[in-house]
Amino acid sequence: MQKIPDLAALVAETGGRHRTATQHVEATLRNAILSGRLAGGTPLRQEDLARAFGVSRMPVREALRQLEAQALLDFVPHKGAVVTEISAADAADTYAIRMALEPACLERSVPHLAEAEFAAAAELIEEMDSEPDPGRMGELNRRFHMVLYSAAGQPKLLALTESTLAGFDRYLRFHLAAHGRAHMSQEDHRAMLAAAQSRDIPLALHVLRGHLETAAATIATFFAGRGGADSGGFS
Amino acid sequence: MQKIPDLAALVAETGGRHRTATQHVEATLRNAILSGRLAGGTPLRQEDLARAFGVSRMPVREALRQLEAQALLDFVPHKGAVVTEISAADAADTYAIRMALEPACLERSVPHLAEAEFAAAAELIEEMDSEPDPGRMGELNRRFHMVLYSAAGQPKLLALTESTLAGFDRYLRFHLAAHGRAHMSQEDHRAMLAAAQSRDIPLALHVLRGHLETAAATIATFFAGRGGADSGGFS
DNA sequence: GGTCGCATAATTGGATCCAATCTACAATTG
DNA sequence: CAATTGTAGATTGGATCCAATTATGCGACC
Repeated sequence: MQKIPDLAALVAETGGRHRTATQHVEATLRNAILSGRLAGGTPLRQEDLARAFGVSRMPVREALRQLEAQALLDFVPHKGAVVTEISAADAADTYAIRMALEPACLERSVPHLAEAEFAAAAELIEEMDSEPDPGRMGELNRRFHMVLYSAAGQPKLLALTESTLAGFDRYLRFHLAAHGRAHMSQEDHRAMLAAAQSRDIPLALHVLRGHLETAAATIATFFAGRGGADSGGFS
Repeated sequence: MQKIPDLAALVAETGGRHRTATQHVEATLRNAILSGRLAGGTPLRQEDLARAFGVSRMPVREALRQLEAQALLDFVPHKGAVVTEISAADAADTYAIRMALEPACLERSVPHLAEAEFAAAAELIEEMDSEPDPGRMGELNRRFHMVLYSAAGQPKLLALTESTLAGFDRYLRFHLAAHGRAHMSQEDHRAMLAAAQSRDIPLALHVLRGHLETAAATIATFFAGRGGADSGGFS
């Protein structure tokens, strides 16, 4: 039951321009939740958000609904929308989904990947090497994975995978905290890229599965050590 | 550019009572789309829907947004929301997702299934044997699969699987039309249940994969024969 | 006859207002 | 002193109203 932190700061931050107010609110809140600035359990009252964003309650309502559909919020009647709690069980859940979806993406994508994708992936690896901000790290990691999957040619599968990956950003913070943020399984990333370039599908899948399993184990032990209680404790 | 068919009939049909008007509108429209009564490409104008449901445009708006998040609608600015088209490619896409998610569910669930679930699954098979209405068939099929997965103990994975299965109802009509609705892979269902009961995970997975592949192939050939054009042509 | 431009109509996003419902606290009574 | 009930506050769902943007149809001009 903690207060909403620095709401004004949140509002100001959104860089990209959005066509509608609803999109602006939704994007800002999603970033705040995924990046951990809005901790699990935080109640969001429509009235406060509306004032903070300088809009009416209506776009706020629609944005909250969208976020609820993305499982980032729970609507509690007459108590406000609360940010979904994260837990070790939840992390395992998300990983099970990734483990199911991503090999399917990679398998279908590898045969059709072209030079453009390989170049983009290599560049993303380099960016990750020299990115200090853990917030952007999640985005880079997501883009790297999605580039490798992008040639699968199945839009729904890719969309689902991308949204799952986006949700994973909430756990990535723990991963980084445990590993030291500097190198985040970059060896795995390089190995995946190399396997994809040589069209070695079984190897690529093997590396990917190992990559995911390692991350899952890291986060699990991290949660076990901390206890899930203060899940959102550090911003 | 066809007219919305029998909007009044749609509105009246919703049996269950819903707490809010938004939920009512959303449930009714989702049923209509999934069952094929609202064909792909049909434009839905907020004003018309609001009048038909006897509510303001606002709950309609929120319901449409929810359905958009479920990929059942596309928002076209100043043209209204149009029902997503279905196609052979889309069917393949949905099947790829099922093929990725459902074995993962089944694998995790089988060891923990109890008598209650086996009994429920067996009963659902019998119900499907004697169900004449293809509309309810989709629901029964969905419930059968979900019962077998229900002991997986991973709520997000299950939720994702269930929503994918729900979306699959749109294609199920074609499957039924091609096979003759009377028996819809009931042999597969019985075999899956038997394998689950004997805790034979590899066998259960094998049957499930075959089940999904068969259905995918059936729908693909059916689409190929018809051409995807009149996708929503028969209600 | 064809094409460009303007005016009108339609549609949506957003704001404000209203009603209904639930929570929480406090006063009162057994 | 505890339990219960009543009242006030807070919060949300819904309706109506307004503004902005765009599609469309008609007419004028080349």
